[in-house]
Amino acid sequence: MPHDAVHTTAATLASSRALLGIVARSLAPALTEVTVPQFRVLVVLSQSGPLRMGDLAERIGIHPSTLTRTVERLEHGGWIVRTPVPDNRREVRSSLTEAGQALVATVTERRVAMIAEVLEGMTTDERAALGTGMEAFARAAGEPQPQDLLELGM
Amino acid sequence: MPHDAVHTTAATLASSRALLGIVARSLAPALTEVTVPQFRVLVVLSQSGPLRMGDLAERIGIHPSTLTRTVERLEHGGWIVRTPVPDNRREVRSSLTEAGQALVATVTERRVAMIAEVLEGMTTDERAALGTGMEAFARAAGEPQPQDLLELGM
DNA sequence: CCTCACTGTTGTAGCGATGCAACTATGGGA
DNA sequence: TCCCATAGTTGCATCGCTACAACAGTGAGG
Repeated sequence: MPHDAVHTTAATLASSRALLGIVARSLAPALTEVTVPQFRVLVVLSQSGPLRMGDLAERIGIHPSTLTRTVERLEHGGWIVRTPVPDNRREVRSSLTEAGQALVATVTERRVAMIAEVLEGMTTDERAALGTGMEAFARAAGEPQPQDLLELGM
Repeated sequence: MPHDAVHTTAATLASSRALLGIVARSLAPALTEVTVPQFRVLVVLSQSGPLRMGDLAERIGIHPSTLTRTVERLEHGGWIVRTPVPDNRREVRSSLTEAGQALVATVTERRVAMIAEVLEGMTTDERAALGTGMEAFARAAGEPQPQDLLELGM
């Protein structure tokens, strides 16, 4: 391992804790409304748009029967609607209500605001360095597998 | 908000997803052994050392009776031991077994290794920039409140 | 010594997540 | 038309987390 990497690894580990704190705090208000697995469903739908029950279950990696119950609760809470698919009376499509979209959106917005606030506590030079470094890091790390994030309910 | 901050915020948001992926993947193997709330107990004990049941429950923010059951499961799994406190036959002290310490340690080690691996995919200049930026970010963000991280089981 | 506060556990209850098996309804192909 | 695969739901069972109430044992002060 290159010499400078040791130092950077330590700094990154420390920052990862800070970022986790931000993620957690941005998520917390939503978790008074829905559970983590439920929020996971909302996130998937917000990324992919309306999905058939089977596809949604597969995407999340849970049993279809489990999804049925979870979607039931989300629908009852007004976060999701299930609509029959035209031309196929077997399939059912789940999609976010406005409330569901808003719930996911507020979490992201809150997260962006929190990050921006931290950046304001840094100097211009530090921000520039972080921008360069973060960009490279995101590129080198690649997008996380959706399956990975399920552990954390993202 | 300063102009450069907009760009940096976006890069940070992207990196936060990547870091979350790393956190999740480093955690995943441990989650085949214990649940998230159980792992949370192990982490707290690894940070603070042995604790009385009441203090542990308070630190985590759960009801003492809930903690009793959770610790029961952890003890049954060999991750924790409960020992009576000398000079006070009411109190009970929970502490990690070697297996418990190892479980927490491997998660951290795996996380460090994953970060180091990503850094290897970056240039020396990028690493230097990230090191500077991450250090400043961690400082500006401060340590997350333990309560915040509970949401994610950290 | 006696009462009272403290410590932890146990009894009880509810909720959500999860999966398997069985079922209903539907669609497609022979 | 008839059979079979597909889509989703429902019945059933289990597990873990959670809290509240009640309890037993213990420590401390009057």
